[in-house]
Amino acid sequence: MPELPEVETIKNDLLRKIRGKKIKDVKILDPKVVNFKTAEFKKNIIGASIKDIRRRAKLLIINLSTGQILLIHLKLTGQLIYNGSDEKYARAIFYFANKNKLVFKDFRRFGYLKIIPIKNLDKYFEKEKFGPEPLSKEFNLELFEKLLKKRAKAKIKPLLLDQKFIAGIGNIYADESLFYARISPLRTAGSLKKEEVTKLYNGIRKILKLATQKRGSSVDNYLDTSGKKGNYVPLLKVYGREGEKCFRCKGKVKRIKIGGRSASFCPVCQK
DNA sequence: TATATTGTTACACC
DNA sequence: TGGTGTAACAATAT
Repeated sequence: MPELPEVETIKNDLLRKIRGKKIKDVKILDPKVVNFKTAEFKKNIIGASIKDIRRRAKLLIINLSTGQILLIHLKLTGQLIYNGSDEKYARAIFYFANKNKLVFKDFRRFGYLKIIPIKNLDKYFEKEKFGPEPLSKEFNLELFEKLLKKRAKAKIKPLLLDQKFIAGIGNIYADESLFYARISPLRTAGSLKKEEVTKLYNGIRKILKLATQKRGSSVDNYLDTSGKKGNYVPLLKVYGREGEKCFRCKGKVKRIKIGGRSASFCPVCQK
């Protein structure tokens, strides 16, 4: 599933591949994924060129030359594949010059393409209330400590998944960050000692950076815009390793449910 | 057919 | 009231 490192990788690839390109045509294969009626969506986007692409949380923000914004959320199983095949699970296809195309595939159909006027973008983010970007300068240790204090009673694992707390972390990197810091996912935010907070902070940043460098984790069906898998999976320490040996101690990786979500961790070295 | 998957949200509770 | 936790929802494969 695409989290910060995966969406960041896609954003960087798309910048190289489609920035400056003009959208010649759009095919909507599944009307559910767009926020307008098909004809209106097409009218809004055909002829526009791609001015810029950014990421906020797990959201792709594409500036169009028309002064509109195309927001893309891949949710669990969305893919954006440049010159990909348009067979299975293709939901929308953008056509550029020279027969190049960008195929939006989504096996589970939770992802979306949304066009909004640029003037509504601030309003949109106000509503989302995303927390800080974990790799930004703004997100320093002091801020992390302050935020944890504010949510002292919340369990640390669901808190890391909360996009209003920190933006961009999902199940994979939440589990991996907690393993790095040797903190049990069941702990409350307020129970963390100062040195644990520091370790968790460092873990989050280190892991997200490295995972981005490795072009993400293809644990589910994640693929980059070339249809290639990410390279972080061999570096995963707990996620997807239920029943296997902990790399750090002789414990066994366990998977439990916290707040309806699965959490993988080593009960021996994560306290 | 029941179940598992996760991000998001609606809602109940204290 | 607001923070917290739980359940429901989206769609699909197994």
